[in-house]
Amino acid sequence: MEEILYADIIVDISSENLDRTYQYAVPDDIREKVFIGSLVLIPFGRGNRVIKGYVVGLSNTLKIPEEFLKTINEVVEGALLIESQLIHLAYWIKENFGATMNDALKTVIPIKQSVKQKEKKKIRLILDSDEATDKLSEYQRKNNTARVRLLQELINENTIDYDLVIQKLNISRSTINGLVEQGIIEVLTKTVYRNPVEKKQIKEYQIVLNDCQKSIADHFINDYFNGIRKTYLIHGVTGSGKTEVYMEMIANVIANKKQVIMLIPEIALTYQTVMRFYNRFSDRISIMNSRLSKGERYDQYLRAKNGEIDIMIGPRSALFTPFSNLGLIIIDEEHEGSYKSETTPKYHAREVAIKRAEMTGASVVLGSATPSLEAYYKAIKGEYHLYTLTSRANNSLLPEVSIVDLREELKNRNKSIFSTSLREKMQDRLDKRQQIMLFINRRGYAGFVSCRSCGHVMKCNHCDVSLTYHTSGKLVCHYCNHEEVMPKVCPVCGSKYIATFGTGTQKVEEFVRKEFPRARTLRMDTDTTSTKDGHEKILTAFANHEADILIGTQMIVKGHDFPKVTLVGIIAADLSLYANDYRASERTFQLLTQAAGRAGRGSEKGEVVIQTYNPEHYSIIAASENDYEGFYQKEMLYRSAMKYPPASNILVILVSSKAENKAELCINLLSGVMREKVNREDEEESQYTIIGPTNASLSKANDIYRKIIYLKHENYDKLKDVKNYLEGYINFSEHFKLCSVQFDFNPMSSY
DNA sequence: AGCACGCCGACT
DNA sequence: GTCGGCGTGCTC
Repeated sequence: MEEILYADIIVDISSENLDRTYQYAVPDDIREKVFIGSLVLIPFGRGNRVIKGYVVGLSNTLKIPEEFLKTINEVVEGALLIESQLIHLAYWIKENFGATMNDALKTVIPIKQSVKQKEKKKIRLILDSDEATDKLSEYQRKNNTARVRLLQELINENTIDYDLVIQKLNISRSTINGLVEQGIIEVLTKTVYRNPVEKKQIKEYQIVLNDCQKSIADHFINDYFNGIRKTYLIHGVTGSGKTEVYMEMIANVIANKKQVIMLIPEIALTYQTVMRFYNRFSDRISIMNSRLSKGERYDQYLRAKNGEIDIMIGPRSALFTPFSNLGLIIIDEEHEGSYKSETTPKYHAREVAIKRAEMTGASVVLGSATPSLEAYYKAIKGEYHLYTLTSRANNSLLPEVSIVDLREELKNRNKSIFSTSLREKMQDRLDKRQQIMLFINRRGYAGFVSCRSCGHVMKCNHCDVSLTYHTSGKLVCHYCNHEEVMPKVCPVCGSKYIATFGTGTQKVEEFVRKEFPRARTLRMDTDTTSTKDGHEKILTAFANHEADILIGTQMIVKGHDFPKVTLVGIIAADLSLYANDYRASERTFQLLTQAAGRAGRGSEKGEVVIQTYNPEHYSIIAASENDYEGFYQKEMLYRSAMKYPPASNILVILVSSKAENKAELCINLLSGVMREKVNREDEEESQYTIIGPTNASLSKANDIYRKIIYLKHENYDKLKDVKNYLEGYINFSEHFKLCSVQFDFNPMSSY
């Protein structure tokens, strides 16, 4: 009980790097007031000058020789600083998703590097030229070499970059400080913000909500002003106008002097979306995206902190915008996989948003046409409040969907990738000068090369994945960019019947050219969008009807409005069903529903043709009937039976190492330790399911071997305990120096 | 960012 | 000797 408590402290967040913490003793009289995230005053350095620090960890063990240890002076209380909140959030992320405190802090707070870029420090000469030359000769006489170097440069050019002086002129800070004290030079720090939203003419336009939209907005606003804070899920069919509802909510929240964060999937951040918000909320809004430089991102961080903006729109990382008076977090297209971080800590933005909202007294609104099972499950249980929008906003009708069985087409000797029915409909739209979208569901499998004689599949030597064929005639690995020439004969059996499998966008385009030579096509895939604004350009061109047919992968599915599109063709709907993870059906349903939702958004009714080899699969049938509820029921049966989320929870433990035997050893150690712990507690009624240890399905990537264990349990906290236990063991054991261990809860993709 | 330490050349 | 200029490294 009466143990001495030690605190790990980082010094003055944004100017000092986060890589180092310092351990201090916590005096007994303030123990109750010291938490992770607390702002404290500490003696620092030889002179023991008092500086600010933040507590990022607490422990009972001393990590340094006792004679170095100093004691915290005091806790600064009451100051509900945004940094404290974010550090606290980082701690929560570390605990719930598995990471070091360092990694967690880095995801939550932007790093020092960017500070330097933004604060352009300069050095300026104060003296006039006569005085300066006097001083120069004085220094020359005294042989003050560094001062001479600096002063000579300053006489040529009155002001010089601070960094330039340090690096190029090789002058140390102590020299500069000396000259500042003598009143010869001064150091200027200038803060220049860059605003990524270009000022464009602002069009005033009135938005009128329909009854459905209005009742949702009113209900939310009423809750909000009555002090009710919770999580809401808007389940609105494609085209039901969720964005207008969000805007109405935002307007009311910011009118109440609170701030708003709106998350969107990176890919959906189009010019049109941004302008809609910008038109309504003017320059109180800021946008984050991956195109911004580190400096620009840091600027946004500061603008938010200084209260210059009220609304931040951006991808997952925008969640950590340092608003001190946050009122609402919106997550649009909540089901999107990009809300789950792919790097450690592998957090899910939905869960972190709900935690942050809880900490700061904000509400969360999730929106989707195809909610994730997780979200819908919680909505049904009553954890979230559920809103539904069942009709489209502008009175346009949901499209008519037909399913074509590709096996029948083959029987009828149709060797084209277009079924008879799809081809007829395409011709009809081209005659009517309406637009068509062709969607290829190529997740995972497209373009691999195999031998039809022996079945050998061409794989990457460094990664355990199949190579993809490109029109350049090369085989490319998507993991490590390894390239090799396409072989003429099978390297295993020598057969010349070696060829690509699956359908890519390029192939579809070839077919369109052949069968509809007069149609103008646009193709959207990683090849055509690699240039800077490639993505945007293609969409704009299509919106301006510069093409009749847009061919693309999942990219074309994300929330774009093309009123002239009256036909959507899905070339092979079932490809994504065969992915080897438990979310394959869900993802297929989402893709099909979203793709179908592109049709008929204008005055003309839309039509959708789904081509598939698997017409009886419930994902495909439910998507064709726009039956979310039906899909949900069927899918939940599967998830419950298999103990998959949201019916249960999964913890993935991934060990990776360059040396296979090292990885093997480590995974076996973890497995042993874990089984021992789990068996010890299993005497109650708690049931764990352990799968592994085994090779990951991607068993090697970039010459790094990957081994894996899955652990399932209904109770998330039980898995968290196991993770914490293993983290402790890893820190304690010597064996984990040469391999890395990662944790992932309820993964979004397969390993 | 500040402070001290150690090295070096110049002056008494 | 010793003083001031200068660069470097550390801060629990």
